[in-house]
Amino acid sequence: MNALRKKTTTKTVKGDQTKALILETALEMFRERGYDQTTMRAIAEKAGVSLGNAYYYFSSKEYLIQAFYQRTHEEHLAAALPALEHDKTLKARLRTVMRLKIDTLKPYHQFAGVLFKTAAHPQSPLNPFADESDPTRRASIELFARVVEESKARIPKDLRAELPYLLWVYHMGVILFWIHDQSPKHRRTYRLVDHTVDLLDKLIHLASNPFMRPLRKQALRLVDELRDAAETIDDDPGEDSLV
Amino acid sequence: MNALRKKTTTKTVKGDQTKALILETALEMFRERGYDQTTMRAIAEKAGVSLGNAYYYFSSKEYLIQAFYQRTHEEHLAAALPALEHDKTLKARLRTVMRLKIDTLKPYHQFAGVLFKTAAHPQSPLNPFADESDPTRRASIELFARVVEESKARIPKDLRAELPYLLWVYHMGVILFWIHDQSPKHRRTYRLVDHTVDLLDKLIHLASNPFMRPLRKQALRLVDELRDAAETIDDDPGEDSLV
DNA sequence: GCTCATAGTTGAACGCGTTCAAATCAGCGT
DNA sequence: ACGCTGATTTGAACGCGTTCAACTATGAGC
Repeated sequence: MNALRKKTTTKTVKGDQTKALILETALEMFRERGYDQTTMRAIAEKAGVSLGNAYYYFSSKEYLIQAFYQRTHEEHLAAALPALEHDKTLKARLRTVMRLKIDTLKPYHQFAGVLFKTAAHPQSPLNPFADESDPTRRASIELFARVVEESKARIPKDLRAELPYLLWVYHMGVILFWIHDQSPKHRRTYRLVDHTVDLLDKLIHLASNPFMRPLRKQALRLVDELRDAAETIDDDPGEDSLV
Repeated sequence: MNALRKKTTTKTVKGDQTKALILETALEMFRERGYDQTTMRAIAEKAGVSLGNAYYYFSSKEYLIQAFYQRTHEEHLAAALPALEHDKTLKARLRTVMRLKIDTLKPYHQFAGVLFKTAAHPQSPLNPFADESDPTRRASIELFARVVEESKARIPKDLRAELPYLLWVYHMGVILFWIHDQSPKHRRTYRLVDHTVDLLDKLIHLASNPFMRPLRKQALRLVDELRDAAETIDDDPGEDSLV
């Protein structure tokens, strides 16, 4: 164990240390001043490296956001998994996961405003809707799969299969709301979560009704189409990459 | 009439001409090269004015986007109003309006990618979700009110009242899809419109069923809450305006 | 210890959006 | 004509994200 520790703390290739240092510095400054107010020069200076060096590890300022995605997802996961042990109904599980997500993001509220600016940009490599293969996104959807899987609700297979993805999209929507939410302690967002989870739970049950089968099928076909179209995006040489 | 014309064409304060000239030049270049590839310097040069002068009329590059919104909305309206004369069902009316919207935007497909980057940014003055008072947005929702009003469908009052707004949000979603759509002639988007309009029509009828009243009420309350929250945004001194 | 490829690091330079103090212009009262 | 006021126009300058050619450190093979 001692040997192992030595290996990971001191022997880490120098670059990894520098990269981590830059990332920590950046996230700290993002938390304190927000994204736009934090310049690459300031990050480099505070981290004690040159400007060019920062770009050696993060090929653009946006890539620091990607690291942020990763980081917060890990924290969220670590908080959500144990908490889910107690909850058995779909509704309770979803509510727990959503509330914990907001908890996780809290320190970055000021910074988060910029997330959707870049995330919504079709040609951004960070657009989480575009790149199905993005590991952080996969992991995030995976968590919602757990929310669904281990609940006892009777949900038809077709819907059950799409539900993790749909809940992930829903969760992106909630984050969008939270970004705008200026109410004290983000109470408004927590209330929104409660209400929407309640509504979603009802809708899922409604959609699970055999009577609804045709409409459900039609809606799911549409969802498929949308996902499919999103896939195609990275083939497109967008305006940014035209050069 | 001659006197009037003289007044509007020649006597127009010089500034208005310059402003229009800059806007035309900008839109032309956006169409041809896209937004990012079009620099303010290039616009100014092509329009034969100085860089500073361009900023005198459009206080940032983003404000040129606002002008774009306005312009295309007017074109859309001019195309939609006559077309709606023929359609009487909600479904047909909605389909017509949506297809014409895509038609209108077509020349700007390459440029449009940037719309959602800026539009989705909470602190952007152009965020169409944030500013309920934005005249272009009001006008746009107004058009959907016409789509609903003159259709004969039996829709409960509560839903009917929210429907124009809801359809406007839907229409924003379709545009988002279209931005990503690289299929030839945007067939995919037109297909999406057909499918979603079909589905929406069914959903509206389902939601109009007396049996659905409680769920519908709950959903509409939620929509209200969302709109309300969006309103609050401009009070927030966002990170961009901190300075 | 030496060599050399590779990883890491530097700082100057570029292009862009934006700002601003100063110059110019236009119309109006005298 | 003349000066004055406000609208219009200019171009230089700033700060930022990004690029890049050149420099240095590292460590594996000899």
